[in-house]
Amino acid sequence: MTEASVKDMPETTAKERAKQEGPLFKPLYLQVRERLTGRMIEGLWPPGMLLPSEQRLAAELGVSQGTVRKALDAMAADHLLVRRQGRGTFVAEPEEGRILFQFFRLRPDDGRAPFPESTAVSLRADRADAETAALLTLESRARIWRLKRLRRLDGVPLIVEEVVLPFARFRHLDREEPLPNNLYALYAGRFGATIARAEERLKAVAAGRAEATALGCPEGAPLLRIDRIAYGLDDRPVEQRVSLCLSEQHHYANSLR
Amino acid sequence: MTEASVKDMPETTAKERAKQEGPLFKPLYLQVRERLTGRMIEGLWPPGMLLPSEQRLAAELGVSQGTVRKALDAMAADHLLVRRQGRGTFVAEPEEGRILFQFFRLRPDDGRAPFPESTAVSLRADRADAETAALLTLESRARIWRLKRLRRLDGVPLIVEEVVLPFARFRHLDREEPLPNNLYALYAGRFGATIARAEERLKAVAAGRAEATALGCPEGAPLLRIDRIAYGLDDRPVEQRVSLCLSEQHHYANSLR
DNA sequence: GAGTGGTCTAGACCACACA
DNA sequence: GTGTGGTCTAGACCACTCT
Repeated sequence: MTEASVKDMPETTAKERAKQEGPLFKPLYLQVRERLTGRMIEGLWPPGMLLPSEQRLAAELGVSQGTVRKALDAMAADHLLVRRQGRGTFVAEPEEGRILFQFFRLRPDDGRAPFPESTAVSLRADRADAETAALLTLESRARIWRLKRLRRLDGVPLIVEEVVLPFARFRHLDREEPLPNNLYALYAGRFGATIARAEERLKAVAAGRAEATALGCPEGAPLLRIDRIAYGLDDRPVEQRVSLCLSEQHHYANSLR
Repeated sequence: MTEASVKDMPETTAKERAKQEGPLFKPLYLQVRERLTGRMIEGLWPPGMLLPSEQRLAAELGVSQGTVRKALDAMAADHLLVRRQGRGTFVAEPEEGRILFQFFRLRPDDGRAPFPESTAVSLRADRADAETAALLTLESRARIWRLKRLRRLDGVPLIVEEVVLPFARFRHLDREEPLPNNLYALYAGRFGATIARAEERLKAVAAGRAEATALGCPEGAPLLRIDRIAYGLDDRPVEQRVSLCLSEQHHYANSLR
């Protein structure tokens, strides 16, 4: 390094810059994380893409490799990235096996994890009632899609579910028929809407006539009801769904840590 | 450092020692984690204790502060430790609020998180049947405790549950009556058995006569059934329990990441 | 002021994948 | 062999807590 370049060096360190951002201190590695997440949201880094190496990112962003590493590790822990020693860091893909493990918790009691097959029953445009609008943070009476599906495990009908999506973000959803098994792959691949996390509420309810018919169980039989809100990379709600599941020979698996 | 001391320095670095442990390479920070966890298991570091500082631990264990930090951070992420800037690192306590958030997922639909009050219905010694023995990795016909409880939320009976514990590890459990609300605090404080994690299976079932009576619901009403196995610091099963929950105005909350 | 964990940096070497 | 992420080290300064 020449003397001239030393003279020209910025007088602020990365750390100082972090502080200068304002009275609300935010660690550099979180700022890095937000910038990287932003590229994914903008679609510059689509699922499956190989990221630049840690060294390159560090040089590009003007921070040390260790800081980039901390941001990447955190994103990998949240399943937004996949790191592979010797190969590189990739944007996570909504691959069937992973999505299944992450977002589909219904298992046969024997412990296997078979892939569910889904059949779309109906897809229609509608308007959000007050409750749905609140759950998806839409305006009341906003346009939505309502998708009804029947899902089978090992060929046996086990789940009836209704999926609600904001029309604005999934404008030409009806052109995608037949809808694939893995909706989250569709959201990410065709609509740029990656699902990052979800919140679920579980209840036990009695089967109504429609569910009983679809699932081949007696009316009044106990069903597991799962209400889900799924959130995007920007942490805003993307999808709302209600699933009614037969749980006679199946269960919802959960780990508490 | 003098020349003499340089001469006397061990010729192996911490990294090399990690490798020498055998053909199965295990990162140093995981070895550190295991040693620290071991102290908790042995009871040398009981819940609430202040750990030595990172610098002291690093010196004591012969590794760098960064390696100790990585082990401590991982243990804090698993809720085994609590780190407080400016104060130190503490062994996590089975404090009511935390345990509730971590292991008790039933909430009123309005979103509050009231403390459950529990009433012991019966506690008796028994012998494990084949299934229970398998779940708790005990020998068949091993001695066990069976504890039945009724749990209320906001004063309303909501859960009937049966807790099964190995007799060997909880020998004088009957001397602890009346049993406290927070069983996991009892396990940790009186029996040196800290619960580190749990696996749950959820189903919807129909209320039998006994449950209907206890919960004040119609026979056949849908109930949420939760089967849980709780594991200790050594990752071996400690407790098995089955909970039957009214979920008319309550739900089981879960986050998927 | 002293001591703690939290953040950031810089650099070394190892394990792994691929050409 | 080259390049990647994974691990380990050493040291600096900051934010926080308590005395």
